[in-house]
Amino acid sequence: MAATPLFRRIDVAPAYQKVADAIEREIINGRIKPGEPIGTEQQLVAQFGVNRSTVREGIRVLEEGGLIRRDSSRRLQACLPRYNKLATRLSRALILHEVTFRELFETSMTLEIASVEGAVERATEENIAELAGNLARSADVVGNPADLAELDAEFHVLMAKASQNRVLQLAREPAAQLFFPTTEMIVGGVPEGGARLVEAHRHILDAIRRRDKEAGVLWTRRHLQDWRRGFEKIASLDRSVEHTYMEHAYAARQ
Amino acid sequence: MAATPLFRRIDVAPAYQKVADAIEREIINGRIKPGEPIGTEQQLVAQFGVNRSTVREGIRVLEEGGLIRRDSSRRLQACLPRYNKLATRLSRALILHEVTFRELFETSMTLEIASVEGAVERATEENIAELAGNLARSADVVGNPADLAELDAEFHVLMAKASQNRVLQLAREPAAQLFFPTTEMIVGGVPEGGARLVEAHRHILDAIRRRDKEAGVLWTRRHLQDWRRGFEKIASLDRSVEHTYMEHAYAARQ
DNA sequence: CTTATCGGTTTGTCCGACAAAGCTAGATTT
DNA sequence: AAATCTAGCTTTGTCGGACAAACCGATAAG
Repeated sequence: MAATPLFRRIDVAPAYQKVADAIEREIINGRIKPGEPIGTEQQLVAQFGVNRSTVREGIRVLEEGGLIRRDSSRRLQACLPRYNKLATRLSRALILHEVTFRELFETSMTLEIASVEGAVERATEENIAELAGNLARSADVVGNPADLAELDAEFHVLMAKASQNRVLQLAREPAAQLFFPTTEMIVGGVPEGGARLVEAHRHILDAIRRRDKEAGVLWTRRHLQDWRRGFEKIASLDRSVEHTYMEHAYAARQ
Repeated sequence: MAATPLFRRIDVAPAYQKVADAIEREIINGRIKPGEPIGTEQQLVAQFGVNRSTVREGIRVLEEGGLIRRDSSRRLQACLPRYNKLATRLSRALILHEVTFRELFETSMTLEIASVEGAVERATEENIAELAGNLARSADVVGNPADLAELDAEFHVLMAKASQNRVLQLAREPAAQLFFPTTEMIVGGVPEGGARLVEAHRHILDAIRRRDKEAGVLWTRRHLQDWRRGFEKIASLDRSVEHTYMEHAYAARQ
């Protein structure tokens, strides 16, 4: 151990970072509530006593972090970070780490089962109505892989929502964003794939309605295993989530 | 449905965003690999034909997103986004959404069990050695809540690592960052709390060694339920993860 | 009451500048 | 000759000022 230092460590964080931190603190500890304005750049310049360029760099940091956004008129305001935006970043991180579909599948299995269990326990009438609406639309486009894949992703989001557990909603999102874009290829590649998917959704919703946890888990498991079988016809589970898949997810998102 | 539009939607993204997107694309699709230099600000100014202020705003966006960082000499280089940094953002999002400890607990239970199952199946000798090292250190500080809490968090990170599933590692991180800071208060507030914690870790590690999934799950469940009982002595599970807890997590991180 | 117009703000971008810190390579010392 | 020092060049962080375009609010015109 070294001797007790005479001086405290000097803070050498660049000014733009300090600006970002200062604003962030006010939002995190609730002094600025979501929706409230932060002030104009000019005001921030005056308050912090730094140049506008510096303020703007700080603002970019917070904007990217999802803590502030610009409303219709581009004025700054605090906001609730949206899961989706952050989850997108995480998904990209997963891509760069070259995770495999096996990892993705295993984790999604865990999270979707937790999701359906929560939904069976706590889904409200409104949740069930949303799921039913999704199911009806799915039945209409059973022959169209692209539309069906989109509705499938939505079905699982709604299921997570029905679980009333926001932490779970958040935790499943990054994996889901990588997982579900492949649904289109799989449904398109397997005859009867679309019908099986809708059938599974129907049973899951039915289980949620009847508060039958066992059935919900069973059909969710079958549903995901269908995905897996379909996927293995196209590629190896141990292949990394390639950039090609990412581009697919990308195109769908924009 | 509207008629087919005559014109494509005109692109109005600000220049700094385009700069960020352009660099991001190069990294995501692998043309720039992690560790490779991006170039100096001056070079980017020349390549994109925009002002340096604009380039710098774009850089801040990417930096915050974790796609690029500055090395020792502050030169820009691509990098693998760190889970931790992104997870921190997500944790903050959870705070702002005022999630409850019940949600946190339920999801953590799911993820930690998945984690131990993976570890039992696939832990390497090295993983086990790391866990054993952690356990030994924990036994030494069993009377010190702060140190023990930190080692507990590490134990669970190592367990997730031992599962060899990076998606799972990532998915559990945001919840864990909110969950484990409370360990200190709980261990400190419950007599024998520290001993029970180390005991549970010992059994979990033992189960991983023996590849005994049932025992691993059992002890993980007990371990978390201990946390829950301890927590309920201090506060209600249905209370939101208050800013006070966040500040706690914050202080520990910095 | 709706529409058009006109300043005043605010943002996005640009230009130029400078101190501090890092790097490079030639000069100096041992 | 090898190690060290030094001076100069580069790069980053910050600053000040500037301007066009978009936006807001209010007033004037139909």
